[in-house]
Formats: sequence, C-alpha cells, structure tokens
Amino acid sequence: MSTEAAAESGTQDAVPAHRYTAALAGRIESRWQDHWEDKGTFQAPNPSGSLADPGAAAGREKLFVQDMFPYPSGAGLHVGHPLGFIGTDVFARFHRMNGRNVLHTMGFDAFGLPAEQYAVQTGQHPRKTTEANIETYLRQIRRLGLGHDDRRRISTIDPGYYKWTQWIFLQIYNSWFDARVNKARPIAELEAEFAAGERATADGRAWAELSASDRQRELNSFRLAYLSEAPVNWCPGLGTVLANEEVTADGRSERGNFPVFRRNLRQWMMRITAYSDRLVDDLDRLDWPDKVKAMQRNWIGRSQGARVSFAAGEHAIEVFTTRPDTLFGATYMVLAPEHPLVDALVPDAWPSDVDSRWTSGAATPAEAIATYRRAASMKSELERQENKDKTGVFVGAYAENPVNGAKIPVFVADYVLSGYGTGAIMAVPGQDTRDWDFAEAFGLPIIRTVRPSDGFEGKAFTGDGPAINSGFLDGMAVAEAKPRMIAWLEERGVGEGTVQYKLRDWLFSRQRYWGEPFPIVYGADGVPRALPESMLPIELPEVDDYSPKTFDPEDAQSEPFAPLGRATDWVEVELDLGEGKQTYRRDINTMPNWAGSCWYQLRYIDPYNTETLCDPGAEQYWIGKDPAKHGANDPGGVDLYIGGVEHAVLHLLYSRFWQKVLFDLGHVSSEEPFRKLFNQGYVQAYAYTDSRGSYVPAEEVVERDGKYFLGDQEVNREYGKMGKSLKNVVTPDEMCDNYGADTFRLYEMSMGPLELSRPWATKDVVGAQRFLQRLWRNLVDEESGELRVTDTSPDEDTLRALHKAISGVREDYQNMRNNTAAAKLIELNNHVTKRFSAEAGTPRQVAEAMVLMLAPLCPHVAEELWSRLGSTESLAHGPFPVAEERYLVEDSVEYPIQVNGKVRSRVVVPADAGVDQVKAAALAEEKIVAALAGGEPRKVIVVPGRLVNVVL
RNA sequence: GCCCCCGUAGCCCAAUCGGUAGAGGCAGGCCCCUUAAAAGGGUCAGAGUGUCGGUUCGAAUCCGAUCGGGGGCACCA
Repeated sequence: MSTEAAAESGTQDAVPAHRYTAALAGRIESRWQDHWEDKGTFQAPNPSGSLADPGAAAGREKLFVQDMFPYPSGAGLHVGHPLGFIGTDVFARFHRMNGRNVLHTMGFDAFGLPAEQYAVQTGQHPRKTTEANIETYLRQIRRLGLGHDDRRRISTIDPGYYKWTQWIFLQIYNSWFDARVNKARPIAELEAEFAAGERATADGRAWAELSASDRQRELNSFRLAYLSEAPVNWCPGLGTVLANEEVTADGRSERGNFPVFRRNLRQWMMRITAYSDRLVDDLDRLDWPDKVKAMQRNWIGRSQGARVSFAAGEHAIEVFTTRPDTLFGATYMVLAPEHPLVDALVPDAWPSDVDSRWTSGAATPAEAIATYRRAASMKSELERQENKDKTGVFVGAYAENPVNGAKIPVFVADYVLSGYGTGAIMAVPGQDTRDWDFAEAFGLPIIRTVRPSDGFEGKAFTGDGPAINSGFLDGMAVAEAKPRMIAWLEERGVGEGTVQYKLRDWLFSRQRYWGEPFPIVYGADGVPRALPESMLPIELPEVDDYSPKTFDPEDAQSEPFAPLGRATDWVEVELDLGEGKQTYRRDINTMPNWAGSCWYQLRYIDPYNTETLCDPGAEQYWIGKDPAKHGANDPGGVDLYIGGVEHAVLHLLYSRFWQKVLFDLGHVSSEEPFRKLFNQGYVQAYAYTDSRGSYVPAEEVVERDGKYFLGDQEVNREYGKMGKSLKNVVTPDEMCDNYGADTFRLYEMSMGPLELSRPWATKDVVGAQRFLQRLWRNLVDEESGELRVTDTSPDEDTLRALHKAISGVREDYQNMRNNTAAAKLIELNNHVTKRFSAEAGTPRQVAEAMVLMLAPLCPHVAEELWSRLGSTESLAHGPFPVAEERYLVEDSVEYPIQVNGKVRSRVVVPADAGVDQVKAAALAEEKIVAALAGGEPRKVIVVPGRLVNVVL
C-alpha cells in the first residue's frame, strides 16, 4: 500500500503530515515545474539572431548539451528512455549553477517509417498521430523536471523546419566536390570553369556547343546530390529503397527484417564518398568513444593499396590489392561472377589437360560458368556468409602476371565480391587465407613471398617478414616492399598506388509519404531542375491514401510506387523557372528520416530564423571552434551529445557529412557537429515465461530460493529489453506517481555509471526515496512542517565532512559520475542525521550546501527546500558550493604499516610529517620493533599520505 | 574467424599515480518505535577482486594465458 493511500484511509497518525511522501513530492514537483515555466528559468540567451539577449549572454562561458532527439513513438516512454535525458539534465544543471549559459532543449524526429506505419495501423493521418504522440511525450518528460529551453523545441515535420532541410538539400545539389582543394564548391563555379574552357567536358565538345539539357547533364554528374540509375537496395516488404546503412549484414532491412534485393532503380544519391578521407581523418579531432570511431572507420573502410593490370589475351583485368608486395606470389586470378569481362574471356572449349576440379564436369567453359552463376545467384547473403567453403570455376583463359610474365589461370568465384574494388583479385595463397583455401580446393600452386616467422605452422602467412621468391623485392620488409613495387608498376604503366573505400554513396530517396518532399521538378526532357529558394518549403500534399504500396516481401521483381504519385494535382505544376512558363512534374520521392536529424543542432541554436537556417553569430557562439579551450585542432561542435550507440554509422556519419558541406560552402564555422559524444547504457529488464513459453507479467513474479514463481507456478527468467510484448514495461509515469520524479531521477542516476547498461529493479527505488526522506527530515519537522535549521556553526568534524563532500561531488558532477556524487551526498546526509537528528536542527550552513548540491539530481525538492530556507530566487543559476581547502587537509594521518606487503600495524603521525619522521615513527611502533627483532630492515618504503612498507 | 569492452559481497555498484578491498543502495540478521504493519529509526554481518601465471617491496589496477558475459565487423582483396 502506498503512503498516499494510507494517508487517505484514515490512518494518518501513522504517517507524519509533513513527511516527504510521494504525494508531497508530487505537489512540490508540479509547483516547481509551473514556476520554471512561468519564469523561463531555463531560457538560454543568444548573442545575436532570434532569442538574442546579448547582455545576458556576454561574459558567460557557454555550454551546449544535446540529447539525441527522440522519435515520438505511440507506445510512450518506459523507464529506460529518460536515462540519457536525466544524465544531460544533471550535467546541464550543474554547469548552469556554476554560471554557464547552458543551451539544453529537446525536439522531435517525427518523420519516418515508424510514424507512418503507426498512422496506417490506427487509420489516421501521420501528422495527427505524430502530433498527438509529441503531446504525450512532452507531458511525460515535463514530469521529470528536465531543464529545457522550451522556446527552442523543434520538430522535423514542421514546414518551418523542413523548409531548411530542403534548403540544405538544394545547397548540396548545387555544389560539387573539388578534389584539388578537397572541399565542396558551388556548382556555378564549375559551370564557369566549363564556360571558360578551363575544364573539358566528358565528351570533349565545347561548352558553347552543348544544349541546355546537355549542360545540365554534364553538371549533374558532378553534383553532391545526384540521380543515379544504379543497383540499390529494394525492400518490397517496406515498399521502399533503403540506404546501405539500413541493411543488415545478412541482407535484410534493419527495420522490419524484410528481405532486400539489389535492383537497378533511378534514385537520389548523396556523394558522401567524396568526403571519405575527411570523415576518417577528422575522427582524430573528436572526443568520441573509441568504439564509435572504430565503427565509423570500419564502415568507411579506407585501405591503401595498388591497382594492377593483368593482360589476358587482348583484354586487361584490373585488380585492387592492399599487398602489391606479394605480386610474385600471385598464382591465379578470380573474377566476381557478375564481372563484365567474364563473358569476353570465355573461350569456346577447355584448354587441353585442364584439371578436372576446375571444370565442375561441364562440357564447355561457357556452360560451367552459366551453371555456376545460376547457383551463386540462388544463394542468399546469409548462405554465402555461413558457408565459407570455396567454390568456383575455371574461366578457361589465362592471364599474365606483369611482374614475371607467368601464365596464371583465371577463375570465377563468389568469394570475390562485385561491389568492392574492381570486382577482381589477384590471388596470393601464400599470404591470404581465403586464397589459400581456394588454392587447396583447386590444386593451385602456392608460392610464399614473405618468409613466415620462426615456428609458424599455419597455412597462409599474413604477418610481416622479409620478402622471398620476389626478385627485386627479396629481403625487404612488407612496409618497404609495397612502395617499391608500386613504383615499379607505375614506371611500366601496369599499375598505380591507390586508395580504396568500402563507403558507398548515400541512397537518399524513399518511396514513402511521411518525409520531406524534394524541391525538384522535371521538365519535358526528364532533366531535374532545382526549385528556387523562394518556393520553399515544398509542403507535403494531402492525399487520400498515404500508405505506401508494399509487396510480398519476397517479390524481388515488384516496382516501387511512391504515395506522392497519387497526388496528381500536386505532381503536375506550371512554373516559370527561367525557361518561360512550362509544365513540370514534381519529384514524388521523399527524403529519408535521417535528413531532419542531420542538422537539428543548428536549428536548436536559432529556431525562429526565417532568413537563414542559423544565425552565424549564434552558430559561432554555441558550436564554433574554440582553440583556446580545446586546442588548435578543435573542429567545433556541440559540447556534449548523448545518445545510444546504435546510431554510430547512420545518423552520426550523415550529420558529419552535412556539417562538412555546410562548412565548405561557408554557412557554418564549425567543421564537426558534435565535439564530444557520449553513449549512455541501456536500462534492461527481466522478463518471465511460463512453461508454454509465453510471457507473464513481470511485476507479479516473486523470487523464492533463487527460483521465480507466478503464484505457485515456476517461471523462467530472461534478461533483455523492456517491451510491451515481454510484459515487463515500467513507465516513468508510474515511478512519478509512486515515488516522485526526484526519487526516480536519483535512482536512475545512482544505478551505476551512465555508460553502463543495467537491470531495472523497482524494489531498489525505495533506497533513493529513503535518502530524500531522511534529508528532508533533517531540514523539516515532519510533524509541524517547521524548518529544523539552526544558526549555530557546525563542529569541526561536520565541516570536514561537508567540504569533503563538496569537493568530491563537484568533481563527480563535472565528470558525469552522478552515481558516486549521489553516494557522497548520502554519506554526508548520514553524518548530518547522526550528528543533528537529536539536536534542535541542522546548522544552516550545512543545510544550504546540501540542498544546493542535491539540486542537479533532484531539482524539485532542492528548490522547495531552498525556498523554505528563505531564498526568493531559484537555485537554478547557483550558487554551487565551493570547498574550502583548509577543511580538506587533515591534522594527522594514520599510516598502515606493512611488513613485506602485509598490513601488520598502524601509526598516527601529524599530517605535515616528513618522510623521515613517518619512517621513524613506523620503525618505532612496537609490533614492528618485534618483527624486526633487533635486525635492520632491507628497505623501508614510505608513500606520503598512504602507507609504510617495511621489507625484511 | 577478427577486433573492442566488462567480470569486486546474494544483487546493483565504489576504490586518483599500482599503496589499508568498501562510498552508496537493495536484499539479509538483530534492536527500537508500533495494538499491528512498514516504503519509520538504529545497528550488525558479509567478498579478497572469474581462474592460472608473471612483473613489483606491494596488483582489483600493469603484462601473458584461460574461462564467462556483452558488443562490433565479417569472404572488403
């Protein structure tokens, strides 16, 4: 039974009227939430632009703290969602109390598949359900007391917001990447180069000879946003195409887990690959978890190597290799089954004396290859990955190793991927495990070109060592042999050093309704034209049916159909785009939901600007480079960005790319969107299944002797996510009802370090509740509600405890160790309880400091106590206590004395005692004298302030 | 298969530079308050740091193996 219920059921003598109960907490919390809202307590002034209050911003150090903004799901919040939000709030509040101008707010990532799917399920317009969900979400997070500047809330679905998303698209569309200066430039500058004849057109004609459409085509091939007719990921089950980043390793959609097929379709792409080097290199300038950096490096997949050309009859097979030093060991070649040269190379008949393993028993090479290709195409991605047995078939032709003229057979095998490098490899079994496996299976020669280290007993040797069997490379280490070979190849024109990337261009269009329309129309010639900025935003048209056309998930041959195509009145539009009034057709794709989240940090800064996406002065102030504070190499960006690790290569890569384009074009001064990134852990939960394997309500399960029961039925415990279907959801609303938001916040923060995932345990919440009750009781009389604070000065012990806590708590907050900060507050409160609960009250000095230190974690109860202590001002802007050094140093120190590393005794000496004095005191201690038995110690180690170790 | 992170009381977690293994919470024992109850108050106990080995005067901390858990990548040439 809750205390609230008890109080109402007539047994109120049992609960003192002024105890800090959930009911009282609830009243305090809503009162302070109203107060903060009325007073605009968390509004952060800008130096310029909208929301400007230059006087208030000037002279204050700023701090921009950002949460990965949520998608407003219809399911509402569970206790896991606010973990990071509370973490940022505590951090923001601590710094606000220390005088910083803190920008902290939260908006909504409200476009996208899930919103649309939810709308389809509920039969309502996505805007309606999404906006309703946002309302629910705001109500839920308001109860948590997050100190957001609510003037800065944005939502990606607002036309005032997506106008700028579209504007950025136009910027990207209207730029090209100039590799000579490694940055984006306006397309107009490229056009000028063409017009001036400084740059040759693709087919060599002069610019003046090209028709308008041809010129557009030429320019389009350079744009950073471009239409491409290329193999893309088509997901019939979702009815849309997907970016590579949205497809899992086993070839299914990340959302919905539907099969994904490669299809040639005309789609919008973003030339993110132009930024590969900068995206990799600038990771070194970021304060991000190594794990996330590693994932991005891995995804971009930069590898240094060489392109080598192998002659094969009148053809040349181009390969990419990271090991040009092993070229002498290339004993065969492999083409991907889809490689375009395969058909050209295949002879009519097998060469004589061909190995029977190479032909798969087929009568001719063409037949063997046709059979092999068919078999390969039948294999799913998953099968391909699970079964790593090497298969392949001989093409029937030979190529020539350029380095020694050796005649080497050419194979087709599916272990070579058409999508990476050139889709062809030189196989060096001696130094490559995969090639070794293939060579063994097909009886191909193996030549070692690196001498394995002593005692090496494996097959392929991939380590470093001196080159052998390699002519002019012999004796060189790998690092030396590589450039030597590249130089040799380049001299002869049969190869060159090159860099290869795994990163592909970003597929940017979706065949969905609920997203940003493209600001693009097509003329009668089918060539896309950008709409002028003045026409933005291009608003989503109303349609009768906004559901996407989805298909049988396995139907690879289905065709995407974009819902916007149904808005026929909208699609056809008459405009004058400088070519006279003409009829155009609008692009009916929408942008992926990553678009809106690519740049929202900029809009938080200046949410109301109608002239530009973000005021330059405000941008510079909040996320500009700050070499004085962060070093000469500082790229700028949000000071702290907290979110889950699941966005490591999606959102975080895309937004870095956009930021860099905007930087190149001069729209922002910062090169990176997020200077420091932090991944919070997840709140996980136990779930229970009965004997039939179905989930039972977790809250009704009890533990007995290490087993779990629902009634008398034993159930099985699982650990993992919190979710409706697992029947283990606990909501923040329940926590606020039963304990209060402050207790909930405190509990979430004291469960462990923020970066750690941890199991939810409702029964543990009471610990946080008890602490706040005790602290309250130390300051407020539970019976009368009178303040229990005295003006007496605290004793020495109390002052020491207080200042030790101040110093520790301050440091903990600074480093986001909210769990240990909470522990130190509890420790201090325990001291206060012991010392003053039997007295008239707590000394004011201690009471005030304790309340202020509690404020970042539990702001409502802290504000309440602070005002009861007599302040008329909110404590949101401080002061935050500062420790006095003199209470941190002890008068005397107790040294443990070890004998051979084991503690044998202790001695107390003055804190300012020198090493010799400590040593003398230790050696004079009676147990040590006994241990020495008149002899001399071999060595005495004194660690000042720590211990003494006597070595016998 | 490769790479990364983590193993400390029954549970969640602390422990600056290697320096007395314990700050805090839950659960547990005992006592007080109470007609009774507890989400009240007090108090007590509890592990030698997954395992093995090494470095050191001294190891939870550093190094090497090994086991267990979590995550990422995965025929990327």
